[in-house]
Amino acid sequence: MATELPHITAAELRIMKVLWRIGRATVRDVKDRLTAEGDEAPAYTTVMTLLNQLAVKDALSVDRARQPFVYSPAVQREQVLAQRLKQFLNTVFDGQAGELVLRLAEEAELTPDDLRRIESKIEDREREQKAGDQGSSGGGAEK
Amino acid sequence: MATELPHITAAELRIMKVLWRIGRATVRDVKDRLTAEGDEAPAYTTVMTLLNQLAVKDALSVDRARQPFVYSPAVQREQVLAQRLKQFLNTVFDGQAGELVLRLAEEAELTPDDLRRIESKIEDREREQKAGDQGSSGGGAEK
DNA sequence: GGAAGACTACTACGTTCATAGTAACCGGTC
DNA sequence: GACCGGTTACTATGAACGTAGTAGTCTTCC
Repeated sequence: MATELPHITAAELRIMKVLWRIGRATVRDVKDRLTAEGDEAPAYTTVMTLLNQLAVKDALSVDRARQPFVYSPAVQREQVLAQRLKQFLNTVFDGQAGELVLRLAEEAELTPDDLRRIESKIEDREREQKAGDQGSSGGGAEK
Repeated sequence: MATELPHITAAELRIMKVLWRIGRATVRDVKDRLTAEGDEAPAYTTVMTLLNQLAVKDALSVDRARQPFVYSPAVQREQVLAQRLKQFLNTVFDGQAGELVLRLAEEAELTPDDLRRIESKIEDREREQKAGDQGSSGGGAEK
């Protein structure tokens, strides 16, 4: 199913983020949006190059019928972020997700609200798992 | 204090990890360790080049008195990982730590044990914060 | 003291990335 | 129908990276 996500570089990711946010856009749209965000926007032609590269990798699809070409995302934000996260987790934290999160908690990057949501997500997961095991009555806690 | 951590590339990070683990090492030590770990170890000279680059950046210190030079970490693992994490969080998740962790929880990367530790860490933080509001007294965990 | 072997210093090469310029093209306007 | 502004296609450049070879130096052992 997953058609092997293409590798998206840092500069390209910035572009993808805009596209995910606004759905469809021309070169100019993207460029303007980046400029508006202040973050030291790249030149018009650079944006074009990046959009092209992304299209070549099939991360974007292009409607060449409309004159200013219209680009739109062909890969899901969720997937790309998940892939990125997994890779980061492995290369930097050797797959130790616990350590990563612990560090976030320490650095106070997590708001109490985040925590609450995480807890409930975890509970969901535990419940699901139990449901999956099901039939278990005797209370043996299997790991 | 923080002497502006140097930028450490992916290949360099692999080397740093070995150094953090075994403390002090010669080129050969590092090379052998990488080979032992199976992970497609780089050539001896490549390891040397990387160690040198790291030394130049002051990420490692070198004892040139001993003949096979002895390298040892000059930056702390904690700091480097924290920096990496922060950067990743900002570039990929726009600083939304909550979203990142939620995704980890979903992907089942977090063990129940991790969760327990995280929860307790969070409680610690809340307690500290409360204590900080008023006259802090006893158990301040200073870093 | 000379040869063998380990070690270091210097240099190199192919790739990927980020950034951008130039030239050619197309569709509307006078 | 020729021009103009915006648009696209193609090409280029320079930096960073990963990888490694070669030459030269230092140790050590006979």
